[in-house]
Amino acid sequence: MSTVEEESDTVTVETVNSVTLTQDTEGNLILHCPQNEAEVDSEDSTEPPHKRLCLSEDDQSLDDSTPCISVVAVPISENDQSFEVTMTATTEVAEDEINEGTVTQIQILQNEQLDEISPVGNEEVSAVSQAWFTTKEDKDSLTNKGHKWKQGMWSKEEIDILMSNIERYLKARGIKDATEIIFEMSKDERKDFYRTIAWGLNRPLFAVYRRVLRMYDDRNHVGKYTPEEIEKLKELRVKHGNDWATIGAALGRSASSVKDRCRLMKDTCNTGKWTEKEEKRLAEVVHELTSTEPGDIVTQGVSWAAVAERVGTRSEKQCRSKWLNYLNWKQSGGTEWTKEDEINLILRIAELEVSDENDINWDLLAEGWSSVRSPQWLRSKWWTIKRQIANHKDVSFPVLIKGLKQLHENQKNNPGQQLLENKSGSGLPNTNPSSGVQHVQIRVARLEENTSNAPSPMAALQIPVQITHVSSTDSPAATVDSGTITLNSGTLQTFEILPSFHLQPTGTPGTYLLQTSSSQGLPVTLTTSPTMTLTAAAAPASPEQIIVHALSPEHLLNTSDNVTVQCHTPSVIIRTVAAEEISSSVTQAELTVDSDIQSAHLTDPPTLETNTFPDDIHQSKLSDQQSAYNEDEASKFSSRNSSELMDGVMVRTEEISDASLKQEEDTQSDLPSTYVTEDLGSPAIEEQVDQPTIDDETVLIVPSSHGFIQTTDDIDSESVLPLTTLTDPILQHHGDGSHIIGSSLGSPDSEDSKDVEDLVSCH
DNA sequence: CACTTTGGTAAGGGTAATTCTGGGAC
DNA sequence: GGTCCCAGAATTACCCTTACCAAAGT
Repeated sequence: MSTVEEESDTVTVETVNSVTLTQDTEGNLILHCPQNEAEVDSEDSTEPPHKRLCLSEDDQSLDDSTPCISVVAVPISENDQSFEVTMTATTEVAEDEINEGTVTQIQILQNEQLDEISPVGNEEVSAVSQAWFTTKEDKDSLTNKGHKWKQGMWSKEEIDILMSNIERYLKARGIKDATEIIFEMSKDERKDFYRTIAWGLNRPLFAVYRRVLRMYDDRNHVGKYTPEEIEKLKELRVKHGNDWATIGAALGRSASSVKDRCRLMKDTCNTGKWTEKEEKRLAEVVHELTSTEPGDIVTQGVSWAAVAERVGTRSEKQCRSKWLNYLNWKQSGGTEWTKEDEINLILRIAELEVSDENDINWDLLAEGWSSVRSPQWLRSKWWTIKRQIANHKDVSFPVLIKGLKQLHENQKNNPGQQLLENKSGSGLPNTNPSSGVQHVQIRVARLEENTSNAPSPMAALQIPVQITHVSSTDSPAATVDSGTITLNSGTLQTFEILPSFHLQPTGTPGTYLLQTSSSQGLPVTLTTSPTMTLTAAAAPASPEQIIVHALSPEHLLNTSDNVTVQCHTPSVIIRTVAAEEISSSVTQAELTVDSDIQSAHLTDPPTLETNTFPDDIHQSKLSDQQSAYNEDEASKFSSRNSSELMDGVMVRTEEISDASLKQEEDTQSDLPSTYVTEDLGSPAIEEQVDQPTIDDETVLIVPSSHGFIQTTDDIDSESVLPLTTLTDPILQHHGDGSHIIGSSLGSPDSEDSKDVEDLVSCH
């Protein structure tokens, strides 16, 4: 458990302008809070101007709460940039900690929002994911205790976590292939495997188990059944009955697959259009079995197997589909679905203000809507609407909603326009849901592996890789430069440092989605290379997503190229930085880690052996001068863009390669100049241009692929938990026939698009 | 020996995506 | 009359929860 100062888990420290995080040799995080505005000394200073806040995960006395520090920064006065910082800290140690990592998360937030920032690690989570509950009683018991867990389809984030856990489990035990554990080991041998890999997932253990089985079973996802297979399946069914495992083995399919296929096959099944007689029969059976009358709306509680049995000529799936998508609606006197209904649906969903599509209550939404055939039908309708957005899979739900609203607005104005296009980002609200509140959030993930297996104990600090300044409404903007964010008191803004970002190819060649684990980002488009500039977003303009269009995608593969991102949404600057730079990226909440960095993975770059940026470089960015400069720099971008773009926004992303980092070891003072993009006509960063600061500045700072900071020299990059870029083996192993887990960590040799994705991944 | 925990199977409701089909426009 | 396009219907591979069971552990 963490200790904040003394016993208290909440402490208010003096007014500070910045805090520095370091990590000691024990792996503890130390928060240094300067007492005053005085320039922060470099680390070897004899002055002790720092408050120390040590996080120690080895204190087990306080159970398994999340190692989470909440730092509340309160502006002292309007003109005073200093902050009162209050930190609360808790620590979560995963149950069954053996060889498992802990995650330390630090949040720094404006106190107005404190109650909205809950610890990322949820104590309840482990209770759920560690329980193999199979009975209703178990479930009720957990529910009564206030536990909640996720159901439904697994999100990408969940799969990433799962795979990361598996990866680490394998690594800790020196096992190469998860299938060895899943399919070959005895219960005893794989003891605790599922519990261990379920860590961090808010799912019942059984759900994890099932998911893992499916993912790694290469007899799953085989694809469409051939007529020959169908024939053979029929024979095997006669021979083995419902012994799906045996039938599956004989067919080279999973038991689940053959079971499902058999459900679709009934000798008496008709296909194609339903006859009136069949429809009549279906209606009769449904009403009979549900004790309802014709005209009643029946969408749930129907045993379709029983219905199909009685209908006789159709399978349960056919019956269900026919009833829910047509017959019930027709019988109950439903009206036709119109374009207005479609817009209405989007608006109503938007009104729900849910952050996740899974949170939509379709029953409620469908209630009393005469043109809605059933909640299930409405959901499928939503699905078709969603696909009007080309990259709907890549955008967050709120962004999708915004995009659809905009799309329909556009269509209203320009009938015939089908695809959403937002070049200017003008449709992007300048505020986020938390607008009106200054909110600074910093999350640091620390992963520790203990280890009997590893040659040396490892205490890795995974440095935050992204800062998002989401909104700033009517107050002075945060002033920003490439290396420093200055929080002006009174501003309304959100910063979030996230563990990783990831450029993911979209369906459109050369188009990437810049993803973070919390779906934050901004729409940008890559337009030039080798210094790549992202200039526009052909995507729902929103702070939540970044779309990267790489005109020269190959440059994304070349880590020696700097990446500059220009974003045409309100006041956005994005850059990738080396891990060390992050420590100089925040003025009010500065992170400094005394450690070496090492390339995380992927491109097999040379490893950096030493800290490339001395602390004085960091600290110099904390000066008021620098802050002023930051404002200027931000203004430059903005003003430049405003000449070309509606919103006057620029985002720059810089990816610092190993090569450039190496170089910068020797020429650190040159670093800022690498942020400048020629084609933007921006002066070098050192040049100060006196221009007004714009509002609504958003800053994303993301690391290069060397974004891990560690506290020991020999940390293995792969032992750091990657949060967003591992690849679902479902999508992987059928391509290459292997069971490679997280092959994104693999060889850079491959040339397929998957590897393109991997190569541009940054953690 | 009773009870609990753990690991597993089968049934069936459901989703997401593709394929098919019919009608309208040209 | 032919062809193309598109929306809706139908289909289906795959996913998920639940119920239930059995072996192992306590």
